[in-house]
Formats: sequence, structure tokens, C-alpha cells
Amino acid sequence: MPRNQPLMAPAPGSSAPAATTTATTLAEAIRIALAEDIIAGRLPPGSEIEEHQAAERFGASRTPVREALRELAAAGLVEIEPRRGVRVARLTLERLGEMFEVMAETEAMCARLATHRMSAPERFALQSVHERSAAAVADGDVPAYDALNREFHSALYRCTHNGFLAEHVQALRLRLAPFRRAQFHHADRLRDSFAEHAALLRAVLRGDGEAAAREMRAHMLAAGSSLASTLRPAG
Amino acid sequence: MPRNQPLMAPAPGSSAPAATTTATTLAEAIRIALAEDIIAGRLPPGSEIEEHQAAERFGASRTPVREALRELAAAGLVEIEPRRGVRVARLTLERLGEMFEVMAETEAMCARLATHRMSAPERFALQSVHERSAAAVADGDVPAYDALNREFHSALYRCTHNGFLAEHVQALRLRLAPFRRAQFHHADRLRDSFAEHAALLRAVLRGDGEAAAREMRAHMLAAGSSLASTLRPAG
DNA sequence: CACAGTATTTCTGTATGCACAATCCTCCGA
DNA sequence: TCGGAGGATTGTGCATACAGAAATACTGTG
Repeated sequence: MPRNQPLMAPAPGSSAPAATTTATTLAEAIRIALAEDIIAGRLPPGSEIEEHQAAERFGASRTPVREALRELAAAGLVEIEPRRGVRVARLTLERLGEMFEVMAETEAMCARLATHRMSAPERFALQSVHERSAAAVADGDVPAYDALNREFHSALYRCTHNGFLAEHVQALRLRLAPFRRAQFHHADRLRDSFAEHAALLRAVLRGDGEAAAREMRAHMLAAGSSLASTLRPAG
Repeated sequence: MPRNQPLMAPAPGSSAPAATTTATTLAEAIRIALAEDIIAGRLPPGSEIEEHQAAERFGASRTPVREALRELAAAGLVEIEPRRGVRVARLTLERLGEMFEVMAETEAMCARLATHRMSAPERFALQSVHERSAAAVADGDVPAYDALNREFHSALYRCTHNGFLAEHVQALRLRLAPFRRAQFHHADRLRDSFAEHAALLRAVLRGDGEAAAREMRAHMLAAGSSLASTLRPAG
């Protein structure tokens, strides 16, 4: 099935044999590398990307770099002004809020659908992820919790049994990633996030889709406002 | 504000001074032209697009054609298999169903948010669009109803007062467009669609967001299943 | 010293050329 | 007749070259 390739490598901290995981084409490799740079904050929002310089960095010509940049633009990670140049997407606070709302509503949708459709093994797996994240909270291990948080949400996406939806919301998440890096700076947020997951999980396990949606929406909005409070005016 | 350019020209049947509306760049013009061809069905799902031949058709070189194709791929209108070629996206029935579900849920989200946020003038405008579409139904004027249907939904998007959401759902709509061309073939579907809009509008006007969401979901699913019944196995 | 106008530089947009991968075709052998 | 090896062909991926727009530096004038 010649589906659309994902914008990034399978998982940012995956267990796969490091690099050369997927790179059928130079342009694709460059796209992945640039996306990682943007998401990791090495290319902060607003910074300019010059084609020639990027090409040099990757030991390639401008052609594949241009292709990579076009695709990143389509995904919303960079902005292209014709004949002016490319820069990493920089959002107004208003637009960031709008994106968070869409994210929250879409995740809520996932939670509701997943509640009604997930299988018993899936239920068990979700619970397991949540339990493992408890340890990370106890240790204050931010990177570990961050990874488990992603896994928790991804598991929920899969439980919708709607592959397109899963890809769709994952793309949204990717697009917001550059602005969520400070997500768990405060230990408070870590604990709150875990508690919200717990409430969500309870709703899911008792089969109350609407409640699950509400919990998820609240969870995402809490994350959003926590983020907003740590953000300087124009990220 | 250097936001992301839309994938297509403003409106397929707009009143703007025809061509040369927007075309800062050759690649962009080609992208728009190809998108229109795909959506209008002149390039049906599954058909191959050969770079050289497309370039010749537009009197350009392969370079801008390639860029256009990458962007179309990112939007999901075409599929690129590295070193194999490009073809207009062809969906399995399963995936089409998944996309319709996401579309339905997202439109429902829009309806709910719009209900709670729209202003009095917006309410009036939405009603006006609906009333105009009544005439199209009475005349059995399919193209007119099609246009008004789009306008009805677009108006609702705007009423969410969430610009990102509006763009987001519009992109979804665009992506499904190649598979919705047979939408109002049956006069029955025309009348049903109008009736569903009426029910939706009633819910919106009495401020019942949840009901509006339900009506919208039902409306979209009805459209989807009507479409499925007129579709050969692998569109 | 400020500023308008011009020259220069820089970088994007497009064209062209080359190399290699994928496919197709031919032809030979079982 | 069928299957497969090997070469020809087609078309993509990438590099390079060139033209023109935008940004910058420069110069002369008020």
C-alpha cells in the first residue's frame, strides 16, 4: 500500500537501530532531520533557514533541501514567503490558542471513539502504560514521563480503530510540538497530568465515552494553559 | 502575516476575475491547476502523473512540477512512491470510511462550537444561505445547491471563530473532494440534505450545541453512506 | 547628518543535464 | 509453453547553471 509517508521518523526516541532507519531518498532524510531540529528546538520558531547553507550542512545540493522545505511547509512546521525565504513557523498567541483548542477537541474525539471501540487487550495495555508512568512521576523523571505520556495518547489513538484519525491527530501533535517543549517543567504539572490521565482512564474503563471526552478536553486545556503561563509573548 | 498559503485558489467557482488571481510562483500555479484537475475528476484517482509530461503541458520544466507534486502529496491528494512515480490518491473503501468519520466528527465539532459562539449577524447570514438553497432544491438545480451547500458549511466553520479550525476542516474537505463528486446525483439526496440542514439550523438557532453536533454528524454520515452506495469498489 | 537613488550582492525560482533505479523487452534454455 | 537472465528504455532523484527579485551597501545631494 503506497500510503503517505509520515513526516518524521517513526519515534523520536525509538529503539530502532539508530539512523538509516528510513531514508529511501535524500530529500526525505533532510526532511526528517530538519523536522527533528525544529521539534527539538535547535531551530527555534522564527529562525531563518537558508537553502544553500542547509544544503551544505547535509552535503547535498539545494534541490532536495527545497523539496524537504516544501513538505515541512505543507505540514505547518515552516513558513515560506515566495522569493523571501523560509523560516520556522512562528505563531501568534491567538493562533496557538486556536491550535490547542482543535487539538483538545480532536483528542477528546479520540477518547470518546476509543472508549466505545477498544478491545480488552487494548484496555489492559493502556492501563499498563498508565501504571508505568506512575513510577516516572514518583521519580520526577521528566523525560520518562514525557515518553510515557506520548505513548498513552498514541495508544488511545490506535484504540479508535481509525487509522486515518490516528495519523491525523498525530500530525496535529507534531505541528504543535515545537511549542510544547516546556511542557513538564514544573513538577506540579507532572503530577496534575498524571491525575488527569487517571481520571480519563477511569472514564474509559467504565465505558463512559462522553466523560472520557470531557476528561481529555480538560486534560489538554490544562496542558495548554500551563504552557501559556510559561511562554513569552510570541514563541 | 506570512501564513501558509491555501492549497487551492480561493474558491472553485468564485466571482474573482478568473485566472491570474493568485500566482506568485510557477510552482504554485501548477499546484493549483493540478489540484483543480484532481478535484474536478479530470485526473481520476489512480491515474499516474508523469513529471515530464506535466511539465510539457504547463510549458515549464520538471522542477516546479516536482515541487507542486510534493505539496499535493503532503495534502494527501496524490501519492508518491519513491523512484516509482506519482499517482492521484486512490483510497481503499475502508480508508474512505475512516476519512468520512473524521470529517463527520470534525464538522460536528464545528457545529457545536459555532452554536455557542456565533454572533447575531452570523446567525442571520447562515439562515439566509439556507433559505437560498431552498430555491435550488425546488428547481433541482444541482450545481447551485452544491455551491450553497459548500457556503453553508463554510459559514459554519467561520462561526467557530477559530481560524485554524476553519482552515483545518477545509483542508479535510479538499482532501475528500475527489471522492465526493457524485454527491447529489439523486434528487432524493438533494432533498434529504436540505432537510438535514434545516434540522441542524434549528438546533443552532435554539442554541443547543450538542444537538447541532448530533445533527451535523448524522448529516455527514448520511452523505457518506449515500456516496458509498453509488461508488464502485475502489474509487 | 538624513535621505533618495543607484549599484552590488545575495538568495530564490527555474531550467537543464547526468546517473541510477525500476520496468520492459528480448532471447535463450528447460 | 514457461521461466529467467540480460540488456535497452523510461523516468525519477540529484546536481549544477542561470536569471531575476529582494535585500544590502554605497554614493551623492539636500
